Amino acid sequence: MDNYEGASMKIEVLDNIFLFDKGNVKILLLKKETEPYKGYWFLPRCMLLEEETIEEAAKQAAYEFTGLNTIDFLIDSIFSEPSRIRDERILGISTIGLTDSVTISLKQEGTNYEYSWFSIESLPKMIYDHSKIANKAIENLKQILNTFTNMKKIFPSDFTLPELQKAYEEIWQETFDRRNFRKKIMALDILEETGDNNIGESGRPAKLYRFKEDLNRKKMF
Amino acid sequence: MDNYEGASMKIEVLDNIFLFDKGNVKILLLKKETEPYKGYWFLPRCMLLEEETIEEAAKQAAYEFTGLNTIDFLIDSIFSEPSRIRDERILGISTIGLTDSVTISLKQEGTNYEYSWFSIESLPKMIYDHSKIANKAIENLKQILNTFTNMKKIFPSDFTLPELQKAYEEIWQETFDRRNFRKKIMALDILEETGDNNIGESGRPAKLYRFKEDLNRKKMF
DNA sequence: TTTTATATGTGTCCTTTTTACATATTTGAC
DNA sequence: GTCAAATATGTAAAAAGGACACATATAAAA
Repeated sequence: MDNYEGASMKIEVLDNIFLFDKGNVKILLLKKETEPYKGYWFLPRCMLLEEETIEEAAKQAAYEFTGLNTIDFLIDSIFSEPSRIRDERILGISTIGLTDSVTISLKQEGTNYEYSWFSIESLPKMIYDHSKIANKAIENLKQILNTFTNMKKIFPSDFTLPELQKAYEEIWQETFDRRNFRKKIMALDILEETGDNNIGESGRPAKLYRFKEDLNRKKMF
Repeated sequence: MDNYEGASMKIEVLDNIFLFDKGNVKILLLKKETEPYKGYWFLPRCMLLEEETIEEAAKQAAYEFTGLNTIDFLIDSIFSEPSRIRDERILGISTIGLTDSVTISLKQEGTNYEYSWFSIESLPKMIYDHSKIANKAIENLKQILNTFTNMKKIFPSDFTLPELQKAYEEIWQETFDRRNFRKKIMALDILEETGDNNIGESGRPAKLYRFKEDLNRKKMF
């Protein structure tokens, strides 16, 4: 029973990398420059190697395509339909990585791939089943970002309450009353003021906040 | 970029099958009769074949070891540490199947494996990383059984409210006030009386309930 | 400089939900 | 018939959530 036989197959790890930028939650996609599917977009991906875990492979895929090696990945879903890639059986394992635009801007060198950030509300045409994979990840974001530990990865520091609210509204697909949203967040005692204000916008400047160190497993909903 | 190379490896699908019996949530385990790990227990498992999905393989594993083919499986977690099985790289994918003792008693024929139901609060010694896998599944049960659609698979019909409450308390690891638990469940309008009572116990007999057909995606918490 | 537009920050009331707790009902055992 | 044990039902206080009015701080326009 120990060396029982079975088929060997390749395993593909796919990255769904999210951040919040200019008022929208966005996902990183790469443009395919060669046939087939030339002009379509795809998720960072790599084949799982003999001596690495899924999480390590996901990080490696991000590094190869973007030069970034600071993102940690969570396993999301498995796509095991034998026909998901034509001709060859490849098991797809999708992962989710959360980051922020400041970290992204610090990176990177020597990657020749053209990538772009797309609002999760309007994805372009994508290769194979990558649309399905990305949409599944977007669907699961709601649960993942319900813990402040994860939300903190997208908002590391210096964010305003209206910004935070906008992210919740986009992912939860509903609107919240400004004043009640503020009251709820504040009652949870998870934020601290940085002392600075958000300058350069019209209207009263918003205070800047960061998440506290110990978020104590608290959840939003 | 399309036929990019990577290692091929075997994929093992492992079943965590749960039911509620005699006041406890239980998991099905099999006894290993040969060396190595003789006397240890293990989860139903099989290798993923070339032309099947994870879900199909999980069902097949359940059938091979218990004769049951009525359980549907959800994918749970992935265990990808290269050293999880000594000597050989085998990716482990764990699944969760929910059933009930009445369905179990109807089954089966011709399976020679010795299996037993263990309370999730006291698991026996298990082979390889099966304890880790089972405990992870138990941890995730909380979220899975938060939807009544899933809870209904464990309680198909003719259960009492105190029984249902006991299951919630065991999985959520907290106690609930009897009267408030009843009030909450009733307010959700998801149960209907079967008309019968639970006879043979001491004290006032409890009414028997079943879940309604349309559970409308409602959740407990 | 004054006014206007715009967006954020604060407070109040009302409704709904959750929590705490008391009492009544139905059975089996003696 | 009485008692023990368990289920069923009710009620009031507290907490959370939702609707809404007003004050404040800035940029841009007059």
